[in-house]
Amino acid sequence: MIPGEFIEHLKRVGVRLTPQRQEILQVLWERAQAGGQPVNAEEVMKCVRSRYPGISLDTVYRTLATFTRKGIVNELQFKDQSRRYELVIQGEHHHHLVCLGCGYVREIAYCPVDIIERVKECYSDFKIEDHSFTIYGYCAQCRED
Amino acid sequence: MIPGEFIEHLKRVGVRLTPQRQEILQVLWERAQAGGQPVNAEEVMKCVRSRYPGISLDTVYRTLATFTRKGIVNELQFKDQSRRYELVIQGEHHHHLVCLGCGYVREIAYCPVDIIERVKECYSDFKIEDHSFTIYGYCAQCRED
DNA sequence: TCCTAGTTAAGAATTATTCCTATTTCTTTG
DNA sequence: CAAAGAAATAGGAATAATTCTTAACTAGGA
Ligand SMILES: [Mn+2]
Ligand SMILES: [Mn+2]
Ligand SMILES: [Zn+2]
Ligand SMILES: [Zn+2]
Repeated sequence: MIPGEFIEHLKRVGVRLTPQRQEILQVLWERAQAGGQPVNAEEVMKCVRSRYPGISLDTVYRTLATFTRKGIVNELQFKDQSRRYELVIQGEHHHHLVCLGCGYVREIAYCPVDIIERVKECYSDFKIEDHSFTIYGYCAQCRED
Repeated sequence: MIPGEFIEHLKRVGVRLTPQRQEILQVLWERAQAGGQPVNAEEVMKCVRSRYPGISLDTVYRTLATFTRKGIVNELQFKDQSRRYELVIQGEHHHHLVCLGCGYVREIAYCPVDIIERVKECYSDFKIEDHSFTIYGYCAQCRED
């Protein structure tokens, strides 16, 4: 079950709670439980449709964008021009190690905060809002030494 | 003029030197000289066409991909799903500060190498190849305090 | 000069994402 | 509880960036 926390978060930030959005949230939550591999819009739609057959892909995209704007999900850009999403767990912040072979994503807790601080000082004409840090490599299965 | 260095690099890595490729290299070089704003494929094509009218957009994409694979250019992914390219200057390594308003890109010399080292140790089952680090914010013009 | 693998142009195709619009549904207010 | 307005949705069309297909061409080595 989705923790009430998320539903409350939605209300708090003034986002209407429609059944479509609940189902999408449910899918993201289940994914987070099942190991944290981020999902793309297509996959979200497929999962949601098993319970809510009529949902449109556009709604999935729109909802994921809304959730991203509201800080409920994290939108990740991949090198193949695709986007995948993951639920933001309150109080957590992490980055990723992405396999260039199979696309497998592993979380890393390290974050270059110190550098971000330094940049804030050196480039004070920029108002810093966000950052991304991704390491690419080959996982055990994909590496060919 | 493009330094011979690049032409030699191409030969060294076994990439045929066609006139199209020379022109693309020239454009990238001029851009690098003119402040380092990365360019997208469309822009490269427009610039090249002024001297080499027949070039196809596909060739530009193909060449940029080849150059990227060979370490001659750097391919940057943006949040709007677009890609932009910059010439790799021998012995330099840098990251970017990107304005979420206008897309303006500023280079930052700081790199989270220490973290990458730590990740190499902790996640030794991954063979690390590459990394990206980008900070997002609003530039002086775009910030609305 | 000849040969051939690698490269190109042109346009079609693909893929992910967004837009359009009529309809529906939350949520608030009376 | 009913009505009204704002926001969200479905469905399909549209867009934009990129990639594919194929036949013709060419760089660079023998
Ligand atoms: Mn994650
Ligand atoms: Mn740069
Ligand atoms: Zn971070
Ligand atoms: Zn770096």
